[in-house]
Amino acid sequence: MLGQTDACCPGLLTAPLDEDQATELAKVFKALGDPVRLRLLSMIASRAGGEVCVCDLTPAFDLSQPTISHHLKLLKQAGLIDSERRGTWVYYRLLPEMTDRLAGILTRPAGEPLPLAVETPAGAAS
Amino acid sequence: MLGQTDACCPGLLTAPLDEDQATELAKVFKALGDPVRLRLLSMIASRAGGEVCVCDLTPAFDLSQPTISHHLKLLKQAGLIDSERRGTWVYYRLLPEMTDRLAGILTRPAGEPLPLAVETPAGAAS
DNA sequence: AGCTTGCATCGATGAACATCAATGCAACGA
DNA sequence: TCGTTGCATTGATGTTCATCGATGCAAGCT
Repeated sequence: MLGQTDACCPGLLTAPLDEDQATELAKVFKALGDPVRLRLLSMIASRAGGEVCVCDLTPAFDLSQPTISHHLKLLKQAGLIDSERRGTWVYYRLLPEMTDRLAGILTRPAGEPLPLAVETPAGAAS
Repeated sequence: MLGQTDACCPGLLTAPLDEDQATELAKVFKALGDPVRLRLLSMIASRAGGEVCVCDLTPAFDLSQPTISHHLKLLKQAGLIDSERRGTWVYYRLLPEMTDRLAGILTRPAGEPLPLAVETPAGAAS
């Protein structure tokens, strides 16, 4: 999902995003747009060893287990995490490629030259 | 909004986010979780001069002018952009502090040491 | 086999969101 | 003063989302 679009990296702040790129990116940001999912992601990402059992995540919230499972599914669909079953437990881990990519997209390319503004908005060229 | 929380910068991937931080951050990511708003933001950010008139943004979408105005309002409330009225027109510009902060939050602190995983999930210590 | 535990999926419900048409309002020109 | 243009706000409507209880299912234990 959202796998390496060829024009993925110049990033958001330098060139106007086309519709397809915006749609794909929005899915990922939407997945991050919930406090429960952000906390889940940070708990997974900051875990020593890189993996967390769901049984360690659930008790940190005042939410039912199906709800946590639902949020984890959305994070997984966004390409932010992956899961693996080992015996009785399911372990989640961060997919750092996606966070790296987002960070790159939100990073400004050093110092903007800030060229002079053109004071001629649409339709003002009377 | 969301102004410099003292513990803002260690960022998401190193330590578990507390509830308040997650709630504040989620508002910003939620604002980015829509393709129209992402395109609006990139059009504003990539503009030479750093400012765009609304009259230049609206025709790029198949949406009514009030809808564009609504999305711009959400981006502004998230602290991502700011606006200024000059004469007849309203100009929007990027607030790079917020995107910088998001980029920092999503950036991993160099190379994770990846310490050995502890194979003992909750309740498994029989 | 039968029971228990850990987790995912399904179906329903209430809240939040995106969108539009109508309206309001400021700034400029005739 | 009146009409026009550029943009924001309001109210209404259809859609999406978060959450839960119930259920399903795999793995391990007795």
